[in-house]
Amino acid sequence: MMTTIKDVANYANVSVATVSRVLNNKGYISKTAEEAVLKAIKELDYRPNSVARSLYHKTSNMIGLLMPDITNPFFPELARAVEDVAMSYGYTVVFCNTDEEMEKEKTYFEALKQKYVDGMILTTSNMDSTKYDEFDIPLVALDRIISERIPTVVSENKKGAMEATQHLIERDCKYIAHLRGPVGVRPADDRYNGFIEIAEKEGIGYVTADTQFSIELAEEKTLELFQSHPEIDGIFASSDVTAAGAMHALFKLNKQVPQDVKIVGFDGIPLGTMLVPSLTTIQQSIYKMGEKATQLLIDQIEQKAIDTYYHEFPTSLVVRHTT
Amino acid sequence: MMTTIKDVANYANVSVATVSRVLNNKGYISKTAEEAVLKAIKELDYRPNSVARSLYHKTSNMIGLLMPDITNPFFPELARAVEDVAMSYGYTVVFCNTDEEMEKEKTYFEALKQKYVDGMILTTSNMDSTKYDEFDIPLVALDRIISERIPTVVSENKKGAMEATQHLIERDCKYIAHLRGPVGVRPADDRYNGFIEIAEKEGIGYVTADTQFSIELAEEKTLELFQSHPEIDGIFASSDVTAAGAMHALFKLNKQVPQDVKIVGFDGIPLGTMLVPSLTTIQQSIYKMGEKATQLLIDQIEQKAIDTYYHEFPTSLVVRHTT
DNA sequence: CTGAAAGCGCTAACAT
DNA sequence: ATGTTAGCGCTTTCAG
Repeated sequence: MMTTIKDVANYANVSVATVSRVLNNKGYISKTAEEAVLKAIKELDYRPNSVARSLYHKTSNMIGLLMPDITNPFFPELARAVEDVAMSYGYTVVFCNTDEEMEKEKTYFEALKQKYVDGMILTTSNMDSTKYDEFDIPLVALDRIISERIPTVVSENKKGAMEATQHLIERDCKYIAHLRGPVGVRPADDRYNGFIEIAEKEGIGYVTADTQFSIELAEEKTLELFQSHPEIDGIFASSDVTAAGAMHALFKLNKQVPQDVKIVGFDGIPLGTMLVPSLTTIQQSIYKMGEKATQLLIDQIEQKAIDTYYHEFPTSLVVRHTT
Repeated sequence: MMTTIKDVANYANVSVATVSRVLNNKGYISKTAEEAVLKAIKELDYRPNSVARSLYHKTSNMIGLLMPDITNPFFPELARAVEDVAMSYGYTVVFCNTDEEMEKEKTYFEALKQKYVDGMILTTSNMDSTKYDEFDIPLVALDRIISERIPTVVSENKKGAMEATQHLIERDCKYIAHLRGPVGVRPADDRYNGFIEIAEKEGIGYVTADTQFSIELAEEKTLELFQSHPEIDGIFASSDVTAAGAMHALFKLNKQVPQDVKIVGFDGIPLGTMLVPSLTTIQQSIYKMGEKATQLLIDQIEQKAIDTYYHEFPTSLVVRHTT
């Protein structure tokens, strides 16, 4: 059976209190007592029960990671980063796919709180933003902006979008389409605004279409776009997956990339390099963002002071073969 | 502060035992008592503390998912399936990337056991297989074969590989290369054996090269292969990612796909459809396998009898544009 | 320096 | 039908 602190105490001929003390390196312990306990622990292959600890401390050494869908290729790298740093601090991560549904989000929130998770990283937010403030538990917003009271880690989305658009114009595009991401999702909105700003400033023609982060929808929308605007010669997609969808549409339409139409994506996921031609994109520091967010969360959990609440990571244009 | 069962009991003027009874629908409760308790629960917005429950029951309603690397595109869909069914049964999943390192695997195993996880799904196994039997906790092997005592869910890897090879031969390939997956990993070995069996039987020329599930390595190995065997006109890759690597190599070598060289992958991940030309592959029922594995795990946890220990899912050849 | 004992929140005998 | 109480395994006063 599982060996408990009591077993160790008996074996070492001390009280459980003493065992607890050596376990946690707290309070005075005589050299001899310590040695006896250490020996007992080893002999019995004892490992403290973390549930019991949790009950007392009201902490669990677990953090929750809420995201829309791990199946979206943007998230695995993020999740990996979170898990890596969590692990390095002795935290364990439970992961939750919300599909952007408020109900699922709520359910998870409750479930995780009951499990005393020490904090959560949110890469999705569909509840009223004030709701989050009510839950008094450390939170970090990642690739989302929820409220000023929640530490936030995002990319320079607007700047990146501006750069992408500029690049298309430099490559001589005269009529650019923007495949916009979900309306209301801040990073997608920022990219949209960046696009509009440059397009207006440079005075070129443009259209936009709403998409989700789905390849099929992107393909469909692109097809539609070309039906109404055959003059399109450049596409700025709100994500690399969307860009892949656009490329499929172009293939169907018998348009050459980059000769007839140039494309820039956004994200910098591995997919981009696998496409042929490989995708020009705005690279985000996905892994680093995940690390930073987790670090911020753990800092909160461990009551360390958080200097800055808002962290923007630079993006960079990676020119490959679609432009 | 958090409201406890005691608060509810006081508020409803009953004992904690009564509250516990209505909570768990166990034992006799009078209609009036029940109503009072229900009302108290609602008024106080009480939610039972699952850590306390865990401590008593030695269960946690959590399951662990050990996998090599969520960043490998084979795993997100699997993880999603696991999470979906876990969630539907009220379980929460903690996920762990082991990078195929035995040390990490051990660390997680210990950590999860201490948290009383109710069971684990293993899509990675690097410890001595007898080790797993020692840990007396429900286990399921997914896309891996560990021991007969552990319920197992895999694809018909050998059969799929045979079909792939046969397809290449039917498409007139005379000299086929197999990019083999990690030696010692059962599904990869099975695919290798399936390939060899058909190649021998049909008496065609072939070579093999060892790869991991990494795109870069696959590209490199393919380059090497063509240096020593320029007559290669067909490639059977052990995974779609590997196939993508091969395609990159071919692009560099100025070989046309499928005219000069035909390629078949294995897995059927979304990547395959995004490639140009899109990838012919052996499709696995990834999501279904994840579902089945989770179902098997939960059955064990809930002490339901498990009929079959070994589950093989059929694969299917999906012919796209690389052959 | 060490031990006894209370308590974290909940469940399940055992009484009543 | 309901309450009392003893744990689950651990931590932390509080005495000594």
